[in-house]
Amino acid sequence: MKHDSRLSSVLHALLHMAEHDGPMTSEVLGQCLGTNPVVVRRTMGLLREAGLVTSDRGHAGGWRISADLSTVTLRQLHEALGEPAVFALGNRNERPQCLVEQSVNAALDGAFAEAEALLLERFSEITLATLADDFARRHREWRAQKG
Amino acid sequence: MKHDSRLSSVLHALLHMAEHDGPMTSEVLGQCLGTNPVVVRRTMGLLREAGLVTSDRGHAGGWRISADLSTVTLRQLHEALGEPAVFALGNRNERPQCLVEQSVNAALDGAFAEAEALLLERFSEITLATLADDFARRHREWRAQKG
DNA sequence: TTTCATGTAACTTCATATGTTACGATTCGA
DNA sequence: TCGAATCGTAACATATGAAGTTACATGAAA
Repeated sequence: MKHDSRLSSVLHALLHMAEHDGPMTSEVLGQCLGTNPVVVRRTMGLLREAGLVTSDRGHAGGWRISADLSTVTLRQLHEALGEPAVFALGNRNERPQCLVEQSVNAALDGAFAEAEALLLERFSEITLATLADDFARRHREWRAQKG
Repeated sequence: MKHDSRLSSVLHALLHMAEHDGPMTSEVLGQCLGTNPVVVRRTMGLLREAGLVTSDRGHAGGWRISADLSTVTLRQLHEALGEPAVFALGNRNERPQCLVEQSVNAALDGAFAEAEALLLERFSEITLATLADDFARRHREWRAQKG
């Protein structure tokens, strides 16, 4: 199934912005992500609504992070994106009359709820600063390996 | 995003089969599930390949469970269905050159892997017998409330 | 006032689960 | 043997939603 990669996309964009002085345009971010500037505006616009980034028009305009990297968690970003459905699996009917299907739904819902809770807990433990540190480590290793 | 409801469907079908004497036709199961007999054959066919059900053609044909209810777990059924992707969220690129994106992927992959492991663990703890018991309880409660 | 940039509507494309039609193959009973 | 019942499967249709694209309006700065 085709999946929603917006969380991955905004993380990628935000980390590039964190490594970059001054605003970055949708055009440049689109090149980083391998996508269209309009897709960048559409997605980053949700982060703007959540107060995580700002955008400026005109000359020297573009996107900027407006929050401390250590305070922005993956969970916040997931919420800013509208909390899209986490699972590609689900019940056939959400409110079945059939008692058999109610048993099935109850069991599946319980398992999904636990897994989603764990995922969101992990998301809340990871900040942009965490990822920036991880990137810095990879960058050092890459430079060392390069010679 | 539209999700895969086949696990939910086959559970519903199998429990009806467990409550029913003799084989059930794709036509009847389709009515139980609110879907088309061909969809039933297509999905149940995967369970047949896994040895969990048998099918017979012709008069008095149909589908039958060929395993002990207490030994069939949701995880086995998930596997029989081809282990479809669990998450509707995912990375934008699976093998990025970009070190930034590698950090993003590593973090997301870790969180997803933990959540998926928990989900599959729960799936492996739930058998068809578990669900049949739960249904029996709901059925008793329903009869008590009714009368 | 020209250029660069975002904001946004409208439309297209793509992937994929699900639904549908059609027909062949097989089994059983009359 | 015939015919109805039933599965097996290919082929096609539909629906949904993310992502991509085009077009143009709006606003800011040189």
